[in-house]
Amino acid sequence: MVSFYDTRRRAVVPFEPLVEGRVSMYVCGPTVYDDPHVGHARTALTFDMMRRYLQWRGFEVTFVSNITDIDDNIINRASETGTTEPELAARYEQVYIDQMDRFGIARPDHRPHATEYVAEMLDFIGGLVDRGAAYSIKGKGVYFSVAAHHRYGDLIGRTPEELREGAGARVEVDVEKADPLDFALWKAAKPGEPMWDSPWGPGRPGWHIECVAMATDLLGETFDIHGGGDDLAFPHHQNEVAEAEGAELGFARHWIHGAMLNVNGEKMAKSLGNFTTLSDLLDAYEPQVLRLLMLQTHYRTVMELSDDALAGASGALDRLRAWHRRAVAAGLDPSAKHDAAAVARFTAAMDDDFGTPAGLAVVFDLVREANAALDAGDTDRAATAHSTVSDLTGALGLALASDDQAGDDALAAEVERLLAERGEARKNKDFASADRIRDDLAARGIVLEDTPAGTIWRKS
RNA sequence: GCGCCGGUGCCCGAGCGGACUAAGGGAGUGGCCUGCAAAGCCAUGAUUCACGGGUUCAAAUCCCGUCCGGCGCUCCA
Repeated sequence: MVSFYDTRRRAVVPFEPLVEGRVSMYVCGPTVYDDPHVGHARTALTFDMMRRYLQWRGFEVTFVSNITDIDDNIINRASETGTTEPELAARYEQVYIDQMDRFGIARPDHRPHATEYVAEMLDFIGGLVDRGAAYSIKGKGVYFSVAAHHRYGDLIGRTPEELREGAGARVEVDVEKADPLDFALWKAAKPGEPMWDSPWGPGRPGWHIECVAMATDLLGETFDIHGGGDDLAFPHHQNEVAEAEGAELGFARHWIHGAMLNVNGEKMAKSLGNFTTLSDLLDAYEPQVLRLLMLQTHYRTVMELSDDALAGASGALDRLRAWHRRAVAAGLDPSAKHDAAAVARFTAAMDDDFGTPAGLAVVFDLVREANAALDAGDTDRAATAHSTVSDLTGALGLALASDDQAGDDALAAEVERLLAERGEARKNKDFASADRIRDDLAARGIVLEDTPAGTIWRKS
Protein backbone atom coordinates (compact mmCIF):
# COMPACT_ATOMS: atom_id res chain seq x y z
CA MET A 1 0.00 0.00 0.00
CA VAL A 2 1.28 3.43 -0.93
CA SER A 3 2.03 5.61 2.05
CA PHE A 4 3.74 8.94 2.40
CA TYR A 5 4.48 11.74 4.80
CA ASP A 6 1.56 14.08 5.19
CA THR A 7 2.76 17.49 6.32
CA ARG A 8 -0.42 18.31 8.12
CA ARG A 9 -0.67 15.06 9.98
CA ARG A 10 3.07 15.05 10.66
CA ALA A 11 3.42 11.36 9.96
CA VAL A 12 3.72 8.81 7.21
CA VAL A 13 0.15 7.80 6.51
CA PRO A 14 -1.44 5.25 4.21
CA PHE A 15 -2.78 6.74 1.02
CA GLU A 16 -6.47 6.12 0.61
CA PRO A 17 -7.63 7.77 -2.58
CA LEU A 18 -10.92 9.58 -2.69
CA VAL A 19 -11.91 7.49 -5.68
CA GLU A 20 -10.60 3.95 -5.90
CA GLY A 21 -7.79 3.69 -8.40
CA ARG A 22 -7.54 7.41 -9.03
CA VAL A 23 -5.37 10.21 -7.75
CA SER A 24 -6.02 13.91 -8.10
CA MET A 25 -3.06 16.12 -7.37
CA TYR A 26 -2.41 19.81 -7.44
CA VAL A 27 1.15 21.12 -7.30
CA CYS A 28 2.01 24.78 -7.00
CA GLY A 29 3.83 25.95 -10.08
CA PRO A 30 6.07 28.97 -10.50
CA THR A 31 5.48 32.67 -10.52
CA VAL A 32 6.82 33.47 -13.96
CA TYR A 33 9.03 36.51 -13.66
CA ASP A 34 12.52 35.03 -14.08
CA ASP A 35 14.43 32.01 -15.35
CA PRO A 36 13.69 28.81 -13.48
CA HIS A 37 16.54 27.70 -11.25
CA VAL A 38 17.65 24.28 -10.10
CA GLY A 39 15.46 24.52 -7.03
CA HIS A 40 12.37 24.75 -9.20
CA ALA A 41 13.64 21.69 -11.00
CA ARG A 42 13.95 19.71 -7.81
CA THR A 43 10.40 20.43 -6.73
CA ALA A 44 9.09 19.70 -10.19
CA LEU A 45 11.02 16.45 -10.24
CA THR A 46 9.74 15.43 -6.82
CA PHE A 47 6.15 15.57 -7.95
CA ASP A 48 6.91 14.22 -11.41
CA MET A 49 8.43 11.20 -9.69
CA MET A 50 5.35 10.73 -7.51
CA ARG A 51 3.05 11.04 -10.47
CA ARG A 52 5.01 8.51 -12.51
CA TYR A 53 5.25 6.08 -9.64
CA LEU A 54 1.55 6.26 -8.88
CA GLN A 55 0.84 5.65 -12.54
CA TRP A 56 3.24 2.73 -12.60
CA ARG A 57 1.42 1.49 -9.53
CA GLY A 58 -1.79 1.45 -11.55
CA PHE A 59 -3.46 4.68 -10.50
CA GLU A 60 -5.07 6.99 -12.97
CA VAL A 61 -3.52 10.33 -12.05
CA THR A 62 -4.92 13.76 -12.78
CA PHE A 63 -2.13 16.24 -12.33
CA VAL A 64 -2.66 19.97 -12.16
CA SER A 65 0.07 22.55 -11.86
CA ASN A 66 -0.56 26.25 -12.18
CA ILE A 67 1.20 29.28 -13.52
CA THR A 68 1.05 32.38 -11.35
CA ASP A 69 1.00 35.09 -13.96
CA ILE A 70 0.05 38.06 -11.84
CA ASP A 71 1.80 39.09 -8.66
CA ASP A 72 4.08 41.72 -7.14
CA ASN A 73 7.22 40.23 -8.59
CA ILE A 74 5.79 40.26 -12.08
CA ILE A 75 4.60 43.82 -11.72
CA ASN A 76 7.97 44.98 -10.42
CA ARG A 77 9.94 43.14 -13.03
CA ALA A 78 7.74 44.38 -15.84
CA SER A 79 8.23 47.96 -14.80
CA GLU A 80 11.97 47.45 -14.39
CA THR A 81 12.35 46.02 -17.83
CA GLY A 82 9.92 48.32 -19.55
CA THR A 83 7.48 45.70 -20.66
CA THR A 84 3.95 44.77 -19.73
CA GLU A 85 2.97 42.19 -17.17
CA PRO A 86 1.24 39.89 -19.68
CA GLU A 87 4.25 40.00 -21.99
CA LEU A 88 6.71 39.32 -19.21
CA ALA A 89 4.64 36.48 -17.80
CA ALA A 90 4.13 34.91 -21.19
CA ARG A 91 7.84 35.04 -21.92
CA TYR A 92 8.92 33.43 -18.67
CA GLU A 93 6.15 30.90 -18.79
CA GLN A 94 7.52 29.72 -22.09
CA VAL A 95 11.03 29.57 -20.68
CA TYR A 96 9.71 27.54 -17.75
CA ILE A 97 7.88 25.10 -19.97
CA ASP A 98 10.86 24.72 -22.31
CA GLN A 99 13.27 24.01 -19.49
CA MET A 100 10.95 21.56 -17.75
CA ASP A 101 10.44 19.77 -21.05
CA ARG A 102 14.18 19.64 -21.43
CA PHE A 103 14.53 18.23 -17.95
CA GLY A 104 12.02 15.52 -18.74
CA ILE A 105 9.23 16.65 -16.46
CA ALA A 106 5.96 15.31 -17.84
CA ARG A 107 3.54 18.07 -18.66
CA PRO A 108 0.58 18.43 -16.31
CA ASP A 109 -2.88 17.43 -17.45
CA HIS A 110 -3.98 20.98 -16.74
CA ARG A 111 -1.88 24.10 -16.47
CA PRO A 112 -4.25 26.86 -15.33
CA HIS A 113 -3.29 30.52 -15.13
CA ALA A 114 -4.25 32.77 -12.26
CA THR A 115 -5.49 35.47 -14.60
CA GLU A 116 -7.99 33.04 -16.13
CA TYR A 117 -9.63 32.54 -12.76
CA VAL A 118 -10.34 36.05 -11.55
CA ALA A 119 -14.10 35.60 -11.81
CA GLU A 120 -14.00 32.39 -9.77
CA MET A 121 -11.79 34.03 -7.19
CA LEU A 122 -14.17 36.96 -6.85
CA ASP A 123 -17.04 34.54 -6.30
CA PHE A 124 -15.03 32.76 -3.71
CA ILE A 125 -14.04 35.92 -1.91
CA GLY A 126 -17.67 37.06 -1.92
CA GLY A 127 -18.64 33.80 -0.29
CA LEU A 128 -16.06 34.27 2.43
CA VAL A 129 -17.23 37.81 3.09
CA ASP A 130 -20.83 36.59 3.31
CA ARG A 131 -19.86 33.98 5.84
CA GLY A 132 -18.04 36.52 7.93
CA ALA A 133 -14.67 34.92 7.25
CA ALA A 134 -13.36 37.95 5.42
CA TYR A 135 -13.72 41.71 5.57
CA SER A 136 -12.79 44.63 3.38
CA ILE A 137 -10.76 47.70 4.20
CA LYS A 138 -11.58 50.62 2.06
CA GLY A 139 -8.86 51.41 -0.44
CA LYS A 140 -6.75 48.41 0.57
CA GLY A 141 -8.63 45.30 -0.31
CA VAL A 142 -10.25 42.27 1.25
CA TYR A 143 -8.68 40.29 4.05
CA PHE A 144 -9.22 36.85 5.38
CA SER A 145 -10.05 36.80 9.05
CA VAL A 146 -7.81 34.27 10.71
CA ALA A 147 -10.05 34.37 13.77
CA ALA A 148 -12.55 32.45 11.65
CA HIS A 149 -10.17 29.55 11.24
CA HIS A 150 -9.47 28.01 14.60
CA ARG A 151 -6.88 25.62 13.35
CA TYR A 152 -4.79 28.29 11.67
CA GLY A 153 -1.17 27.18 11.84
CA ASP A 154 -1.86 23.46 11.99
CA LEU A 155 -0.22 22.79 8.64
CA ILE A 156 3.14 23.69 10.11
CA GLY A 157 2.37 22.69 13.66
CA ARG A 158 2.07 26.11 15.19
CA THR A 159 -0.64 27.94 17.05
CA PRO A 160 -2.03 31.33 16.07
CA GLU A 161 -0.47 32.76 19.24
CA GLU A 162 2.97 31.55 18.28
CA LEU A 163 2.55 32.87 14.79
CA ARG A 164 1.46 36.27 16.05
CA GLU A 165 4.59 36.53 18.10
CA GLY A 166 6.68 35.91 15.04
CA ALA A 167 4.62 38.24 12.92
CA GLY A 168 4.84 41.01 15.49
CA ALA A 169 8.57 40.59 15.80
CA ARG A 170 9.38 40.58 12.16
CA VAL A 171 6.71 42.24 10.13
CA GLU A 172 5.38 45.71 10.33
CA VAL A 173 1.84 45.26 11.48
CA ASP A 174 -0.84 46.93 9.46
CA VAL A 175 -2.93 48.59 12.14
CA GLU A 176 -6.04 48.46 10.02
CA LYS A 177 -6.08 44.69 9.94
CA ALA A 178 -8.12 43.05 12.66
CA ASP A 179 -5.34 40.56 13.33
CA PRO A 180 -1.73 40.72 12.20
CA LEU A 181 -2.14 37.26 10.72
CA ASP A 182 -4.97 38.29 8.45
CA PHE A 183 -3.90 38.18 4.84
CA ALA A 184 -5.05 39.66 1.56
CA LEU A 185 -7.60 37.95 -0.64
CA TRP A 186 -7.96 40.95 -2.90
CA LYS A 187 -5.53 43.81 -3.25
CA ALA A 188 -6.72 47.23 -4.33
CA ALA A 189 -4.86 48.37 -7.41
CA LYS A 190 -2.31 51.10 -7.24
CA PRO A 191 -2.09 53.49 -10.17
CA GLY A 192 -0.62 51.86 -13.25
CA GLU A 193 -1.00 48.30 -12.02
CA PRO A 194 -2.97 45.63 -13.78
CA MET A 195 -6.48 45.53 -12.38
CA TRP A 196 -9.83 43.83 -12.56
CA ASP A 197 -13.16 45.21 -11.42
CA SER A 198 -14.65 43.83 -8.24
CA PRO A 199 -17.36 44.61 -5.71
CA TRP A 200 -14.59 46.05 -3.55
CA GLY A 201 -13.13 48.26 -6.21
CA PRO A 202 -10.54 47.65 -8.91
CA GLY A 203 -7.65 45.43 -7.90
CA ARG A 204 -6.07 42.04 -8.27
CA PRO A 205 -6.27 38.73 -6.46
CA GLY A 206 -4.03 37.77 -3.57
CA TRP A 207 -1.67 34.93 -4.11
CA HIS A 208 -3.25 32.14 -2.09
CA ILE A 209 -6.76 32.43 -3.42
CA GLU A 210 -5.73 31.50 -6.95
CA CYS A 211 -4.64 28.01 -6.02
CA VAL A 212 -7.86 27.37 -4.14
CA ALA A 213 -9.92 28.51 -7.10
CA MET A 214 -7.97 26.56 -9.68
CA ALA A 215 -7.55 23.37 -7.70
CA THR A 216 -11.19 23.08 -6.74
CA ASP A 217 -12.38 23.99 -10.22
CA LEU A 218 -10.26 21.37 -11.92
CA LEU A 219 -10.18 18.65 -9.28
CA GLY A 220 -13.31 19.21 -7.24
CA GLU A 221 -13.96 20.62 -3.80
CA THR A 222 -12.12 17.74 -2.28
CA PHE A 223 -9.10 16.16 -3.91
CA ASP A 224 -6.30 13.84 -2.93
CA ILE A 225 -2.94 15.58 -2.82
CA HIS A 226 -1.72 19.13 -2.70
CA GLY A 227 2.00 19.56 -3.11
CA GLY A 228 4.66 22.17 -3.38
CA GLY A 229 8.09 23.22 -2.18
CA ASP A 230 8.74 23.26 1.53
CA ASP A 231 9.02 27.02 1.55
CA LEU A 232 5.39 27.29 0.48
CA ALA A 233 3.99 25.48 3.49
CA PHE A 234 3.73 28.79 5.29
CA PRO A 235 2.12 31.10 4.63
CA HIS A 236 0.93 30.08 1.17
CA HIS A 237 -0.46 26.65 1.83
CA GLN A 238 -1.63 27.44 5.32
CA ASN A 239 -3.60 30.31 3.88
CA GLU A 240 -5.08 28.11 1.20
CA VAL A 241 -6.26 25.77 3.93
CA ALA A 242 -7.79 28.65 5.85
CA GLU A 243 -9.59 29.95 2.79
CA ALA A 244 -10.88 26.58 1.69
CA GLU A 245 -12.03 25.59 5.12
CA GLY A 246 -13.50 29.03 5.65
CA ALA A 247 -15.69 28.19 2.69
CA GLU A 248 -16.33 24.70 4.07
CA LEU A 249 -14.61 22.87 1.27
CA GLY A 250 -12.95 19.55 1.92
CA PHE A 251 -9.97 20.65 -0.15
CA ALA A 252 -6.71 18.71 -0.04
CA ARG A 253 -6.84 15.41 1.83
CA HIS A 254 -3.06 15.20 1.92
CA TRP A 255 -0.27 17.73 1.88
CA ILE A 256 3.17 16.87 0.58
CA HIS A 257 6.20 19.16 0.61
CA GLY A 258 9.48 18.71 -1.15
CA ALA A 259 12.72 19.75 0.54
CA MET A 260 14.96 22.54 -0.69
CA LEU A 261 18.24 22.28 -2.50
CA ASN A 262 21.59 23.75 -1.53
CA VAL A 263 24.42 24.66 -3.82
CA ASN A 264 27.93 24.07 -2.51
CA GLY A 265 26.69 24.00 1.05
CA GLU A 266 24.65 27.13 0.86
CA LYS A 267 21.13 28.05 0.10
CA MET A 268 20.80 29.03 -3.50
CA ALA A 269 20.15 32.72 -3.74
CA LYS A 270 21.00 35.50 -6.08
CA SER A 271 22.46 37.45 -3.20
CA LEU A 272 24.98 34.67 -2.58
CA GLY A 273 25.99 34.58 -6.20
CA ASN A 274 25.29 30.89 -6.51
CA PHE A 275 22.04 31.15 -8.36
CA THR A 276 22.11 28.37 -10.91
CA THR A 277 19.52 28.45 -13.63
CA LEU A 278 18.20 25.14 -14.82
CA SER A 279 19.23 26.13 -18.30
CA ASP A 280 22.88 26.64 -17.32
CA LEU A 281 23.01 23.37 -15.44
CA LEU A 282 21.46 21.45 -18.31
CA ASP A 283 24.02 22.96 -20.64
CA ALA A 284 26.73 21.38 -18.48
CA TYR A 285 25.10 18.07 -17.52
CA GLU A 286 22.61 15.81 -19.17
CA PRO A 287 19.07 16.00 -17.84
CA GLN A 288 19.24 12.35 -16.82
CA VAL A 289 22.29 13.02 -14.65
CA LEU A 290 20.41 15.63 -12.68
CA ARG A 291 17.37 13.38 -12.41
CA LEU A 292 19.41 10.50 -11.12
CA LEU A 293 21.18 12.69 -8.59
CA MET A 294 17.88 14.00 -7.31
CA LEU A 295 16.37 10.54 -7.11
CA GLN A 296 19.35 9.32 -5.09
CA THR A 297 18.33 11.77 -2.41
CA HIS A 298 15.04 11.36 -0.59
CA TYR A 299 12.60 14.11 -1.54
CA ARG A 300 12.25 15.27 2.06
CA THR A 301 15.98 15.64 2.62
CA VAL A 302 17.67 18.92 1.87
CA MET A 303 19.90 17.98 -0.99
CA GLU A 304 23.36 19.05 -1.90
CA LEU A 305 24.19 20.12 -5.42
CA SER A 306 27.89 20.33 -6.22
CA ASP A 307 30.16 19.42 -9.07
CA ASP A 308 31.32 16.38 -7.12
CA ALA A 309 27.76 15.23 -6.59
CA LEU A 310 26.94 15.79 -10.24
CA ALA A 311 30.04 13.92 -11.33
CA GLY A 312 29.07 11.04 -9.08
CA ALA A 313 25.61 10.85 -10.57
CA SER A 314 27.13 11.01 -14.02
CA GLY A 315 29.21 7.94 -13.24
CA ALA A 316 26.18 6.14 -11.88
CA LEU A 317 24.20 6.90 -15.01
CA ASP A 318 27.08 5.59 -17.12
CA ARG A 319 26.90 2.34 -15.23
CA LEU A 320 23.20 1.99 -15.92
CA ARG A 321 23.65 2.81 -19.57
CA ALA A 322 26.62 0.51 -19.96
CA TRP A 323 24.43 -2.31 -18.75
CA HIS A 324 21.69 -1.37 -21.13
CA ARG A 325 24.10 -1.27 -24.09
CA ARG A 326 25.49 -4.59 -23.09
CA ALA A 327 22.04 -6.13 -22.75
CA VAL A 328 20.99 -4.87 -26.15
CA ALA A 329 24.24 -6.04 -27.77
CA ALA A 330 23.71 -9.47 -26.25
CA GLY A 331 20.24 -9.58 -27.75
CA LEU A 332 18.50 -10.12 -24.43
CA ASP A 333 14.73 -10.37 -24.67
CA PRO A 334 13.39 -7.03 -23.41
CA SER A 335 10.00 -8.58 -22.75
CA ALA A 336 11.33 -11.38 -20.56
CA LYS A 337 9.30 -11.84 -17.42
CA HIS A 338 10.17 -9.60 -14.52
CA ASP A 339 12.08 -10.55 -11.42
CA ALA A 340 9.15 -10.61 -9.03
CA ALA A 341 11.30 -10.45 -5.91
CA ALA A 342 13.14 -7.37 -7.12
CA VAL A 343 9.91 -5.70 -8.16
CA ALA A 344 8.53 -6.42 -4.71
CA ARG A 345 11.56 -4.88 -3.03
CA PHE A 346 11.33 -1.84 -5.27
CA THR A 347 7.63 -1.45 -4.58
CA ALA A 348 8.13 -1.76 -0.85
CA ALA A 349 10.78 0.95 -0.95
CA MET A 350 8.67 3.29 -3.02
CA ASP A 351 5.45 2.61 -1.15
CA ASP A 352 7.22 3.82 1.96
CA ASP A 353 7.13 7.56 1.37
CA PHE A 354 8.53 7.36 -2.14
CA GLY A 355 11.86 5.90 -1.13
CA THR A 356 13.68 6.51 -4.37
CA PRO A 357 17.19 6.00 -2.90
CA ALA A 358 16.24 2.52 -1.74
CA GLY A 359 14.38 1.91 -4.98
CA LEU A 360 17.48 2.78 -6.95
CA ALA A 361 19.55 0.52 -4.75
CA VAL A 362 17.31 -2.33 -5.94
CA VAL A 363 17.99 -1.31 -9.51
CA PHE A 364 21.75 -1.20 -9.00
CA ASP A 365 21.73 -4.55 -7.24
CA LEU A 366 19.85 -5.93 -10.21
CA VAL A 367 22.38 -4.50 -12.63
CA ARG A 368 25.21 -6.15 -10.77
CA GLU A 369 23.42 -9.49 -10.77
CA ALA A 370 22.61 -9.09 -14.42
CA ASN A 371 26.19 -8.35 -15.39
CA ALA A 372 27.36 -11.34 -13.39
CA ALA A 373 24.73 -13.54 -15.00
CA LEU A 374 25.79 -12.47 -18.44
CA ASP A 375 29.44 -13.03 -17.54
CA ALA A 376 28.44 -16.54 -16.57
CA GLY A 377 26.48 -17.04 -19.77
CA ASP A 378 23.14 -17.25 -18.00
CA THR A 379 21.11 -15.33 -20.56
CA ASP A 380 17.75 -16.25 -19.08
CA ARG A 381 18.58 -14.69 -15.78
CA ALA A 382 20.22 -11.73 -17.48
CA ALA A 383 17.16 -11.18 -19.64
CA THR A 384 14.90 -11.25 -16.60
CA ALA A 385 17.08 -8.68 -14.90
CA HIS A 386 17.22 -6.59 -18.05
CA SER A 387 13.47 -6.33 -18.47
CA THR A 388 13.10 -5.62 -14.77
CA VAL A 389 15.71 -2.89 -14.78
CA SER A 390 13.99 -1.27 -17.73
CA ASP A 391 10.64 -1.44 -16.00
CA LEU A 392 11.86 0.03 -12.74
CA THR A 393 13.96 2.79 -14.26
CA GLY A 394 10.98 3.60 -16.44
CA ALA A 395 8.85 3.99 -13.34
CA LEU A 396 11.34 6.59 -12.15
CA GLY A 397 11.47 8.39 -15.46
CA LEU A 398 15.03 7.33 -16.20
CA ALA A 399 15.68 6.47 -19.82
CA LEU A 400 18.60 4.11 -20.29
CA ALA A 401 18.66 3.92 -24.03
CA SER A 402 21.12 6.54 -25.07
CA ASP A 403 21.10 8.24 -28.41
CA ASP A 404 24.88 8.19 -28.56
CA GLN A 405 24.91 6.90 -32.08
CA ALA A 406 22.01 8.91 -33.41
CA GLY A 407 21.98 11.98 -35.52
CA ASP A 408 24.93 11.42 -37.80
CA ASP A 409 24.51 8.67 -40.35
CA ALA A 410 27.68 9.56 -42.20
CA LEU A 411 29.71 9.25 -39.04
CA ALA A 412 28.00 5.99 -38.14
CA ALA A 413 28.80 4.53 -41.54
CA GLU A 414 32.42 5.53 -41.25
CA VAL A 415 32.77 4.14 -37.77
CA GLU A 416 31.21 0.87 -38.87
CA ARG A 417 33.71 0.68 -41.71
CA LEU A 418 36.63 1.30 -39.37
CA LEU A 419 35.30 -1.26 -36.93
CA ALA A 420 35.18 -3.85 -39.66
CA GLU A 421 38.75 -2.98 -40.59
CA ARG A 422 39.83 -3.22 -36.99
CA GLY A 423 38.03 -6.51 -36.56
CA GLU A 424 39.93 -7.91 -39.50
CA ALA A 425 43.22 -6.66 -38.07
CA ARG A 426 42.48 -8.23 -34.69
CA LYS A 427 41.64 -11.50 -36.33
CA ASN A 428 45.04 -11.40 -38.00
CA LYS A 429 46.67 -10.50 -34.68
CA ASP A 430 47.73 -7.21 -36.18
CA PHE A 431 47.14 -5.44 -32.90
CA ALA A 432 49.20 -2.43 -33.86
CA SER A 433 46.78 -1.57 -36.64
CA ALA A 434 43.77 -2.42 -34.50
CA ASP A 435 44.96 -0.17 -31.69
CA ARG A 436 45.75 2.63 -34.08
CA ILE A 437 42.16 2.59 -35.31
CA ARG A 438 40.88 2.56 -31.76
CA ASP A 439 43.17 5.43 -30.78
CA ASP A 440 42.13 7.47 -33.78
CA LEU A 441 38.49 6.97 -32.92
CA ALA A 442 39.16 7.82 -29.30
CA ALA A 443 40.75 11.05 -30.40
CA ARG A 444 37.49 11.82 -32.15
CA GLY A 445 35.47 11.05 -29.04
CA ILE A 446 34.41 7.55 -30.00
CA VAL A 447 34.78 4.87 -27.34
CA LEU A 448 34.86 1.19 -28.19
CA GLU A 449 33.82 -1.78 -26.13
CA ASP A 450 34.65 -5.27 -27.36
CA THR A 451 32.09 -7.81 -26.28
CA PRO A 452 31.54 -11.45 -27.18
CA ALA A 453 28.64 -10.25 -29.31
CA GLY A 454 30.84 -7.82 -31.22
CA THR A 455 32.25 -4.36 -30.78
CA ILE A 456 30.00 -1.60 -29.48
CA TRP A 457 30.82 2.04 -29.97
CA ARG A 458 29.51 5.24 -28.51
CA LYS A 459 30.36 8.87 -28.24
CA SER A 460 32.19 9.63 -25.04
C1' G B 1 14.87 35.99 18.75
C1' C B 2 10.95 31.99 18.07
C1' G B 3 9.66 27.35 15.47
C1' C B 4 10.83 23.16 12.38
C1' C B 5 14.44 19.88 9.98
C1' G B 6 19.27 18.08 9.66
C1' G B 7 24.81 16.87 11.01
C1' U B 8 26.51 9.13 8.74
C1' G B 9 33.27 6.70 5.24
C1' C B 10 37.37 10.78 0.45
C1' C B 11 32.40 12.66 -1.99
C1' C B 12 26.83 12.13 -2.72
C1' G B 13 23.62 9.69 0.26
C1' A B 14 20.05 5.44 2.71
C1' G B 15 18.92 4.32 7.75
C1' C B 16 12.83 5.78 11.67
C1' G B 17 15.31 0.79 18.94
C1' G B 18 17.32 -5.60 17.89
C1' A B 19 19.81 -10.06 11.12
C1' C B 20 24.33 -2.41 11.60
C1' U B 21 28.75 -7.62 10.44
C1' A B 22 25.84 0.82 8.67
C1' A B 23 22.03 0.14 1.66
C1' G B 24 23.14 2.09 -3.02
C1' G B 25 26.14 5.31 -6.19
C1' G B 26 30.85 7.93 -7.28
C1' A B 27 36.18 8.17 -6.50
C1' G B 28 40.60 5.06 -4.78
C1' U B 29 43.37 0.44 -4.23
C1' G B 30 44.30 -5.00 -5.29
C1' G B 31 42.78 -9.20 -8.21
C1' C B 32 40.03 -11.71 -12.33
C1' C B 33 38.49 -11.21 -17.39
C1' U B 34 40.72 -8.92 -22.06
C1' G B 35 46.03 -9.54 -27.22
C1' C B 36 45.84 -4.62 -24.64
C1' A B 37 41.85 -1.54 -23.45
C1' A B 38 36.69 -0.41 -22.47
C1' A B 39 32.71 -2.62 -20.04
C1' G B 40 32.03 -6.23 -16.24
C1' C B 41 32.89 -9.34 -11.88
C1' C B 42 35.33 -10.20 -7.06
C1' A B 43 37.87 -8.04 -2.97
C1' U B 44 39.08 -3.78 0.05
C1' G B 45 37.21 0.83 2.91
C1' A B 46 33.34 4.12 8.85
C1' U B 47 35.02 -0.91 15.74
C1' U B 48 32.03 4.29 13.87
C1' C B 49 27.28 7.53 12.81
C1' A B 50 29.00 16.36 15.05
C1' C B 51 30.28 16.59 20.54
C1' G B 52 28.91 15.58 25.88
C1' G B 53 25.55 13.29 29.06
C1' G B 54 21.14 9.99 29.80
C1' U B 55 17.14 6.01 28.96
C1' U B 56 17.27 0.66 27.54
C1' C B 57 19.01 -6.15 28.02
C1' A B 58 19.90 -3.45 23.21
C1' A B 59 20.76 3.38 20.07
C1' A B 60 23.20 6.03 14.08
C1' U B 61 18.09 5.35 15.48
C1' C B 62 14.67 7.71 21.88
C1' C B 63 15.59 11.99 25.74
C1' C B 64 18.56 16.43 27.54
C1' G B 65 22.50 19.94 26.60
C1' U B 66 26.37 22.19 23.37
C1' C B 67 28.35 23.46 18.60
C1' C B 68 27.43 23.79 13.26
C1' G B 69 24.12 24.04 8.82
C1' G B 70 19.39 24.67 6.34
C1' C B 71 14.30 26.23 6.05
C1' G B 72 10.07 29.03 7.93
C1' C B 73 8.33 33.49 10.68
C1' U B 74 8.93 38.41 4.51
C1' C B 75 8.33 37.38 -2.25
C1' C B 76 10.19 32.41 -2.89
C1' A B 77 10.14 25.69 -5.51
